[in-house]
Amino acid sequence: MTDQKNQSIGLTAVSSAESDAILCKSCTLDSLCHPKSVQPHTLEILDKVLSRGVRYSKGEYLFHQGEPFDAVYAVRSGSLKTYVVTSNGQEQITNFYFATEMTGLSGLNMSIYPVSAVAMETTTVCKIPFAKLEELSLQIPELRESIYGTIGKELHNFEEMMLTLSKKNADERLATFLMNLSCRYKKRGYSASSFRLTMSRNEIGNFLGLAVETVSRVFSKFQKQQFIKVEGKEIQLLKPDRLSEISGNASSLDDIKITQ
Amino acid sequence: MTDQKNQSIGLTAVSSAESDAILCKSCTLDSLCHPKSVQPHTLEILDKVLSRGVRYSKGEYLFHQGEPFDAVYAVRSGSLKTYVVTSNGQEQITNFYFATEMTGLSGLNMSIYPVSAVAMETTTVCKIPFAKLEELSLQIPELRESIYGTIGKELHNFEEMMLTLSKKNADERLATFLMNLSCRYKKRGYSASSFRLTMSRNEIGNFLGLAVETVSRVFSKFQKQQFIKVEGKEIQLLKPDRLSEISGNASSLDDIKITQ
DNA sequence: CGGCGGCTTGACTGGTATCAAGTACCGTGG
DNA sequence: CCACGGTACTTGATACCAGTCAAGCCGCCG
Repeated sequence: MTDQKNQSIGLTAVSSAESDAILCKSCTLDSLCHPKSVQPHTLEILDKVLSRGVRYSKGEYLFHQGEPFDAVYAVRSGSLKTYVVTSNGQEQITNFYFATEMTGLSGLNMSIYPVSAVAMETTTVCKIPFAKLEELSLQIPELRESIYGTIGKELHNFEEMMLTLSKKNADERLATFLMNLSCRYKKRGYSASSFRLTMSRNEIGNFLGLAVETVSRVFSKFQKQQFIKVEGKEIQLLKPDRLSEISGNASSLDDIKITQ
Repeated sequence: MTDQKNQSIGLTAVSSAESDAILCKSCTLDSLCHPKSVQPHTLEILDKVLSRGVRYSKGEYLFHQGEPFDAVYAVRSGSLKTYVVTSNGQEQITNFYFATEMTGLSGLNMSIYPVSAVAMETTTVCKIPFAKLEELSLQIPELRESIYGTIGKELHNFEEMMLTLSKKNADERLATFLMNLSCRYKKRGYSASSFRLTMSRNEIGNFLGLAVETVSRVFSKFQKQQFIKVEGKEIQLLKPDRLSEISGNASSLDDIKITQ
């Protein structure tokens, strides 16, 4: 593991390194910059308003629940999680975010962020002041569309998540989770069948509404069944079709249409 | 209270009847028309693009999952639910919507609606073609803000829902649900402590990830404990503070700040 | 090398689903 | 108007999945 791999997860494709000097021109954050719709000059404009390549170490916060909302964040490399806390101190991870994904949206036009966002590893992001984004969107309609697209996806993602939490058993939840990660990695040019989990078993359990022990048990079971190969945080999907079946999820096929 | 606002909110106040001839001028769908920010002429403009007072009977669909996305809907009276369906036919209700609330947003800039929306009783809505909304938003910045606010609320709502489904037991879920309804009714000028459920026990269970029988049992238990009074679909909250405690939810207090 | 946190595995428990039966309610048709 | 049938709801008995508790292992870092 020359482990640069996980630099991988970052924008290998975007640039070989994590140089903070990258311009948006060379960045493929798909949520902001659909290749098909964005003109070169758009990117130049973006370059002027973004704080590019802001770096967070593992455990550092992009923002805390309750802080005033002022910006959304596009992940360039690394990964982060968002979570809500209840009055009695319970935490619920609401999502994980990887390179090219955007977070902070649920603060939209609310005075505060309703969640906290924290880096799960060394992570670089573009901080996008919302006011600026609004300004820019007036000049660049594609930017607006792109934002709406991101919002739509996020809303739908949450809806699917409700289904997972409400209706699926432990096996199905884990299968859904793995297939979801697989899709997201594939989309950004990494292997769909072999990747490294950036989150702990504890975090997976928290996210999926399961105890750590259950996550561990299901991983072991899937391995015994030869559906996956687990080595610590390294995961290989040996029978993605089988997992997809188990997940009972149409949505993991949304982009890929493996079956039917 | 003489201000348009509150009477506003419920559409009861908007007009005594459900006349389809109501103009937006007289409607204060708070998601579209924040009293503070919307100018009279805004409403006149809105009047021109909306299909006002479209009527659906119980069981009729506003849109089906998979249909092309073209509009969002603001509820004027009645109520509806949205739900997703999995490949294996399981359904998950993702939300209920009442007067003044907006639905259809998760189709935003996706080619299709990822959910279905169906009326739970006789319901009237304003259909707002999304393209028109975009056009208008260019002229009326407050309209845009209003939409963003609605989106932010919806995202946050889903995040809270994930917490509920993932971390709370049956009692806590039902308490959360009741307090949530209470808040929403109160906000639009109805009693916070006495209301009529427009959905069946089955739908409540589906939404909360519980079996019908469990919903029924918890209602009975709460009644025995004198927290609520249940008579079919009529609900009275006898000890809302107690329910709020049980719900363990800070968010139900977001707007109200009962405690602390 | 030692300690600590993350992970795994086993035994037991408990909350909720499931199955089953009975009751209340509502719309329909006679 | 009432009889009827079906659906929604309630309540009880039982089963099972996943949580909890407990112990041990692994791997990492100082």
